[in-house]
Amino acid sequence: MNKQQLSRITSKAKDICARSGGRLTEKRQRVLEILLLSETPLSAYELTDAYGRACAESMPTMSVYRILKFLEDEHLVHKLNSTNKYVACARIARGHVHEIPQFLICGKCQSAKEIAIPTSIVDELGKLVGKAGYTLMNSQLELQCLCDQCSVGAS
Amino acid sequence: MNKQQLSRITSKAKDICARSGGRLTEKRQRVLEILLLSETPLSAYELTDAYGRACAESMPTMSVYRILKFLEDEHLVHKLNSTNKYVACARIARGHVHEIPQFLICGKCQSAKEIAIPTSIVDELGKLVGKAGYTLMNSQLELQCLCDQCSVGAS
DNA sequence: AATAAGAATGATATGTTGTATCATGCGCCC
DNA sequence: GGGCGCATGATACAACATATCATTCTTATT
Repeated sequence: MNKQQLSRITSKAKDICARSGGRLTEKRQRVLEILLLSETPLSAYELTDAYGRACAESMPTMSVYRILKFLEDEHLVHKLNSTNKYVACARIARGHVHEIPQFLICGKCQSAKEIAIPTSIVDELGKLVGKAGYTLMNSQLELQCLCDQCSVGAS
Repeated sequence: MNKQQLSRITSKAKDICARSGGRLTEKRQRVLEILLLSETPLSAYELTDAYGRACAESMPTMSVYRILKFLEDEHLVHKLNSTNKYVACARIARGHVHEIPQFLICGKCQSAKEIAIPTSIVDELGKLVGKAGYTLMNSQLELQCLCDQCSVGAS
């Protein structure tokens, strides 16, 4: 991601926050930027470290959690439950229609890709769930995968 | 679950362990039984408490974790990553062909149901994942749902 | 500009989940 | 019954997360 893309996204993020009455402060923006630039999802503590390195001035972990919560509430960041790590939303710049995000997580390099799952599959899942006596709510799927690069490397 | 069902399952569990060279000791069996009898998934610490209550003698949490690991390795117990809780495998008594388990988790009463997902859906998911440049590995899905009882109650 | 209200952040403590490591107990086999 | 190996206990600590009160920064109003 280059600088121009980054500033386009953060500017969009500011709009999104403003629309809901929130403010994308400098610290919040920095946290978001670190996630946007990271190759892999980061834990709250890794983010704390990264913030310290990037900003010369450190931030208490408590604040990182608070900022992550804010960013999650604005749908700018998602949490991966299977790994307790956080990723920037991949759709901030593209209309930011926040459906339930779904993730492919590479078990080797830890990269995570946010994808959309077609309605057809969701519908099928919904039927299946219905037969089992449950009703499907919004489900963030986290699929354990290997990315193509890691597949090649391992061959 | 009545006593007869329970003893049938634990006896099957003993066979499974024996076949892989492990032993279903009394403590391991008790932990498994607590999970089998629980309406909802339990955390390791909840299990520690339940053990203390059920057995009049307490067990260090460390041992609970070790026992859970043993039971997981034997596919007698599954861990729900989205909630950090543990459930007994629903298939111990039925041949115990352990495919990847999939779970429906009720967001209201926390009940969890283990289901099988048809190959067709898994194949579709696999294709989708392939298009995104990833290869689907074994994925335990945990779908956020409402169970029928809770749906009724909420209406 | 002074000030008051509310939002954002800092500091500190603590709760929850999980692992590492060394010591002890217990069963089994020769 | 002595020794080997597995199972368990005890202790410490790491990683993840929340609660709470204090402080600082924004912003609106005068």
